[in-house]
Amino acid sequence: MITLAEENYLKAILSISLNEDGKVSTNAIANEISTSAASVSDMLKKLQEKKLIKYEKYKGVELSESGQNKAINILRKHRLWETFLVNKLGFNWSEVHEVAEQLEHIQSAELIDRLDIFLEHPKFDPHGEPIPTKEGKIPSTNTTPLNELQVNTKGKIMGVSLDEKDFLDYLTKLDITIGTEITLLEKINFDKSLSIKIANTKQHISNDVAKHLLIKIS
Amino acid sequence: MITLAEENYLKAILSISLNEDGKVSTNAIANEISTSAASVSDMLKKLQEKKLIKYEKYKGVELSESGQNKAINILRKHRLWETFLVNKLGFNWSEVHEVAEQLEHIQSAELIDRLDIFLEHPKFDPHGEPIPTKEGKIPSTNTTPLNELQVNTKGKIMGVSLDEKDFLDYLTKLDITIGTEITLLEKINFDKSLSIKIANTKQHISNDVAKHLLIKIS
DNA sequence: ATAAATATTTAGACATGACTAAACTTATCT
DNA sequence: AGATAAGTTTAGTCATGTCTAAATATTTAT
Repeated sequence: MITLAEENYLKAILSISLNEDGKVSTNAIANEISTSAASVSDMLKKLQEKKLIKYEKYKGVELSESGQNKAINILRKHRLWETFLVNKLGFNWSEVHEVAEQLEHIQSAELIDRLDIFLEHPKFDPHGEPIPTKEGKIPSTNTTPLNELQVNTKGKIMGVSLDEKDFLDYLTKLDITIGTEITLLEKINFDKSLSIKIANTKQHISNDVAKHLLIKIS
Repeated sequence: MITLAEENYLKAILSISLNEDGKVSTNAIANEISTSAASVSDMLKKLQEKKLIKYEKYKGVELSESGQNKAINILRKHRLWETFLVNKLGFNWSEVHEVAEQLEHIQSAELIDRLDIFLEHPKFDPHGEPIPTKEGKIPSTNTTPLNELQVNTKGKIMGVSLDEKDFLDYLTKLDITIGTEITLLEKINFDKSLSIKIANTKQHISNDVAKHLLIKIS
C-alpha cells in the first residue's frame, strides 16, 4: 500500500520533473511541498526501498517506471475531479484546487473509469491542462508561454499552468479565460512586463503572470 | 482540526447509538471498528479533551452536541456520495460502501452543498436509508424490520440496514430490492428463520437476513 | 586548489494512532 | 459476601511522518 504522504511526494517529484530537466533535488521537493529538506531526505529513503524512485545520496532523484505511473495516475485523478467540480457541480475554476487535492487520493480505479465516462472522456481540465490517459501518457499541448512569444504575435489562450486562487481570480478580473484571443503588443525590457491586447482593450501584465498563460499562435 | 481516525470513532459511536439505547461501551466501539479496546480507551481520552464526547472512565461514552453534529455530517456525506455513485456513475448498490467510506472524509461544506443540489436533494440513499439534513436531523422512516412483523403481514421493502457486499448480492439473487412487495408467510420457531412470498414465489430466509430488511406495512 | 557557501544527510525528538500484556473495576454467580 | 468472569484502563512499545540541530558532501569563488 501507498500512503498519502508517499503519494504527495511522488506528485511533487513529477510536477518538478515536468518543469525542468535532469534529476530533482531534495531542496526542490522540500520547497514544493513546504517541508524541511531533512524530512524529504527521510522520505526518499522509504520511496527508494519501495522502488518508486531512483535515488543516489546527494545526487538527486527521479521517478522509477512504477513511481511515474503512480504519479501520473494521481495527476489524472486530480484533473478529472477538477473537471467534475467545474462542469457538473458549477464551481469556479479558481475554487477547485484544494478539494481536488483531497479527491485525488481516493483509491478506486473503477471510480475513475466511471467518472471519466460520466464526464465524456474530457481531454483537458478547467485550466486547459491535458488530462493524462488511463495508460499513463500526458498528451502534449503545443502551446507557448505568453512571455516567450515575439512582439506582435496573435494567439489564443489555451490554458494556464498555475492553479492558485489569487492568480485565477486576477485573470478573471482582466477578462482572461480559456479561449480568449490575445495579441502581444510590447515587451518592457526593464522588468520583462508585457503590453497585451484583449478584445480591443490594452492591458499591462507582469512577466510572472505571462509565463503561466499558455498560448496557441494563430 | 479533526483527524481521520477521530472521524471514524465519532461515526462508530453514532452508529452504535442508533442501534441501541444508553451509553456506548469501549468494547462495542472496538468491535465496530475492528481495533483493540486499549486503542479505543486511548482515543476516548483524546475525544474527551476535544469535547466531542461525554466520557466517564468505566462508564461508557456518548456524543456531545458538537460530536453528534460532526458524526451526523459524516453520515450525510456518506449517503450523498453513495447516491452519487449509484445514480450518476452507475455503480451497483453493493459496490459503493468502501468508496463512500473514503469520500465521506473529504473536507468541504461547499462541495456537499453542491453535490446535494446536483443530486436534486435526495431523501434516501441507494439502500433506502434516510439522508440526514444539512441541519443535522436524521428523518425517521417508520419502517419495521421484517423479523418483527406478524405472520401474514404484507408490506413493501423500503430499505436495508446493512451495507455489505455479500448481503446485498444475496438479496439481488433473491430478487429482493427496494420497492419489492413481500408477504411474511411463516416464522420457524426453532431457528427464527422465515418463509416469505415475493412476486408469487415462496422463499426462505434466515433471521439474520430478515432483521436487515426494513418493511412498510401495506 | 583551497576556503567559503550551499545542499544534503544523519541524529535525536516528538505527536499520532496503533499494539500486547498487565493491572484494575465492575458485574455476575453461587 | 466473596470468588470469578468480563470489561476497561494503564504501561510500555512500535511505525509513520514530521521537526531542529549538527555533521558531512558538493559546488562555487577567489
